[in-house]
Amino acid sequence: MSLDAYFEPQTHEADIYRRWEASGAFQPSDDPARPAFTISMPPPNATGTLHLGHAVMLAIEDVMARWRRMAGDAVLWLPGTDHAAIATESVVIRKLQAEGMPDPRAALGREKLVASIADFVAQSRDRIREQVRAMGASCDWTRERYTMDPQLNRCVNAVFARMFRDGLIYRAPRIVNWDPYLQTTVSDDEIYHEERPATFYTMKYGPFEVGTSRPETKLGDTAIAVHPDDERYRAHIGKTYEVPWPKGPTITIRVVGDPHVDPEFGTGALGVTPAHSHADFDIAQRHNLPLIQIIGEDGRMTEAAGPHYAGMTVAECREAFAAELDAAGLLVEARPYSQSMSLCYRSKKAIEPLPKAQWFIDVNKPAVPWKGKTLSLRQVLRDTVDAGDIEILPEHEAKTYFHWIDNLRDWCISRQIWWGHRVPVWYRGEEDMYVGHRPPSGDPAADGWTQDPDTLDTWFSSALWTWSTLVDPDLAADPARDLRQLLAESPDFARFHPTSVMETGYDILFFWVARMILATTYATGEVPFRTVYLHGLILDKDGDKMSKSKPATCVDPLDTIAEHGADTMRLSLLLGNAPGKDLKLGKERIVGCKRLVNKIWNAAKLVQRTMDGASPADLALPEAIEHPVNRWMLGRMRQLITRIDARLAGYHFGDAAEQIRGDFWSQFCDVYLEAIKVPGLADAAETPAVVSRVFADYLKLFHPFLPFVTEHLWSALGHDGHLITASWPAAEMAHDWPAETAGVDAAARLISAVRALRAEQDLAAAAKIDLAIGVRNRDIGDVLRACGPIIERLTRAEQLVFEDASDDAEAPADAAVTLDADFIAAVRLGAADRAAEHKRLEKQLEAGRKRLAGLDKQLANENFVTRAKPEAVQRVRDEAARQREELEAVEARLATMAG
RNA sequence: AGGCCCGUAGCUCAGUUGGUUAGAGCGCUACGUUGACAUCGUAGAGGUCAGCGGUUCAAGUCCGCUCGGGCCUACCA
Repeated sequence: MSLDAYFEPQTHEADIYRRWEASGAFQPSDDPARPAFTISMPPPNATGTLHLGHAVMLAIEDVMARWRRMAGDAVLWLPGTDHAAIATESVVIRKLQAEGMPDPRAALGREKLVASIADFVAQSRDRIREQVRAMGASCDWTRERYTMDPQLNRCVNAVFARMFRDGLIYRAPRIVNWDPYLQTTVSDDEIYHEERPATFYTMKYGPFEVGTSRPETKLGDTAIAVHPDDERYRAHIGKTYEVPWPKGPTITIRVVGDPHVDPEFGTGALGVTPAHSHADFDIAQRHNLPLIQIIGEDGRMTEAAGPHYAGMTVAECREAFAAELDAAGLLVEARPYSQSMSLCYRSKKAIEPLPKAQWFIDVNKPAVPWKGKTLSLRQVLRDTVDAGDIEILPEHEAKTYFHWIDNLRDWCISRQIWWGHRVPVWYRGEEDMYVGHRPPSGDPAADGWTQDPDTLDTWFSSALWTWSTLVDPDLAADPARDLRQLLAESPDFARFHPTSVMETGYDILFFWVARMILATTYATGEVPFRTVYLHGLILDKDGDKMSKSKPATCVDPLDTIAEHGADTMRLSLLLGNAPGKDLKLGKERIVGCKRLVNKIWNAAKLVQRTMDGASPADLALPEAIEHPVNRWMLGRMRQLITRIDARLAGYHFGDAAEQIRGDFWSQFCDVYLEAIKVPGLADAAETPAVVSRVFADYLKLFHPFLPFVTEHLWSALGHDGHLITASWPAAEMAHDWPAETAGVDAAARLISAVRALRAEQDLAAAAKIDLAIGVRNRDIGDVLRACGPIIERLTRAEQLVFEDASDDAEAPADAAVTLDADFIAAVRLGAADRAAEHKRLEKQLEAGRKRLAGLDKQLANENFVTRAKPEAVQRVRDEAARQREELEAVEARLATMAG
């Protein structure tokens, strides 16, 4: 197959992807001898579109999947989508509202609204699937999962029921983060904080003065808390006071001593509002204080706040109450204050802490069997990373993880929305409660059971993702099997769990990664994954988060794929990418990556010409390689493969890509492909085989990064099968020729030096030169001589002679000379600019002296010589000797020119 | 308030356990090519490794402080 002028991704990529998929290459090998390598794809939101976060995730995971697959593992990369409870429900509700349905929940009712959301999801899932394909992701679509699949629901319910039985799930009134706008609770992690200007009030409060930024909550106070050691208040502790509020209720407060109160802050006395503050609720728990709810779920004051204030919004009440306090002479001070507000991620509206009965996971109860002990969930979370069962990359994220664990509170898992896994708890009458997949006696409706109306936090089901996706759907359909049996009998679970690597953004370390560890250790007794690889955010070239509102700097992965191809898109996300590191992506970067694709393509054309119609199968590498340049090339490839294997194994993907690119460009293209055009190498019988082999190895090395163009070239050059399932190149230990490696390197240096000389002497390219080479390093003499024709051609030398090193000083006075540790190259210039040559040598002399002085100084330092490692000292000695020799040569040369 | 990360060439970043003359890509300058190259090649300029101090024979690398930038967490009422 002959190659077009350039690679057109648009015409090839979709077809190549279809071929891969049809070949079954995405499915793991069923050869039991192969080790399993598993990645659970973090499921994108089913209603979303592919953004750069997904793109970088897919690129990195695909590199791992393709590399391990070629290296011989049974690779399972399991794709899927997430139902994204709150996000999806609010998207659909807004859509319905835009279509003229002001209150879809009321208008449709639960069943119809849920059906309508399900429809919407089903439609948009296809879109995200196509986008994942467009990235070239080599995931196993036959095992695609969705967080709302029946067998996943089965797992959700089973885990819930077991945790309930173990006392790890409980229902209790707690202060929840209530979003009055979305009318639901949200978890601690779904909140963000924002500094807002506010007022800090100090008010008279019975016998005390108390400071607060939320005076309206004082209507619901039940205590004053002070530090137990605070002399000012010690006498009051334990006493009870009645405090009448202007136009409000008279509250009864008890004075409690609590060490959590900071005596330095404000007046040192804290009004305790148990119903509307997490902190105050904790104080109330410790001191057994009553709780009065004065703010309702609608975000308005309740009757408990008194008839005057009831019905006001919180903001209205704050203003009104402050005014009344002022009028009554109770307001001591009101000063400007910066308040940290809690806002909901989804609605961007203020969170109102209030008491509500919710389902919680107890993170402190010791009920989890782990390594022969019974630990709390919190302890297990810590142990997995502490003991090294799970490795987090970058390492410093482990600190963040521990910090999070230390501050972890019980996890509120119930939500008052309709879209999601419904809490698997059933009630009948006042007394009967059943927790499990479904009530014991068949049809719940007929038997008078009602299911809990709440749904579960999305992250509860995502927390099971690594293993619930491996549970066999048919087995899960059988209600007789319990969770243990399901796991024991599901072949994929046995084969592919724990997964190998969890690759995701560091921004969801807590949301998701930690929850997977929590739920999976509990449910399966295994860690969910061995390694966590956290990638960074993608920023625009100014370092800001990309947003559609800044189209000039925004890179849309779909546009980029359409315009430049998936290979280019992937590489631009991978180069310079390291774990945890944010990546600035500008359009320039993309252009640079596209050039590599083009370069590979063009190199292939030359390779194809060199192969001259033979197939790679015809061009088996001979046992003995003769030509030094071929030996050099194979030796270089051996070194490269070793380096790349180490980089990949260490998760340095960007670095690996960079190294392959560098060697490919500067050694394979610039040196080797130039050299094979020259007689001697060009007509060597072994050369086509070496070219074919080395280029094939490069295609393999590039494949995880640039799957499409490499796969296309693989078949265009006549290789059998698909590159995706070809075997990863092995470093051939036999391909080790030190003299050839050093010799050809020297030749390349020599060529470069002569070219520099030409440039300095301002010689036209056409200018004829005579080149005399003195070999100083006898070990590489033969190799250098063998490279003669190549040197001649690439330096455009008219005549080339080799001389012995002893002839160093014999170069004629009108020649320009380059001095190297291994060789001396003299270019006869004719009417050259001797002044320029003189100046150049002077410069070289000066630099050399400076360098030598530094080395000598180091060697004169007794401390260095005695204390440094002997190898280090020897290195410096060798270098000094070489430097001295070179200096002498330069000096001699200058003398010759003068004479 | 606490924690974490970052500061290396004009730009984006590499720099593995401290050890020769700190690298790459892009950009820039000059020259050359268009017979693998919507080009490519060659050569070149460009860095007080944020600053100060310390440990060490030796610091971009380890430690402390300062300045600058970013992120996360939080029950300062």
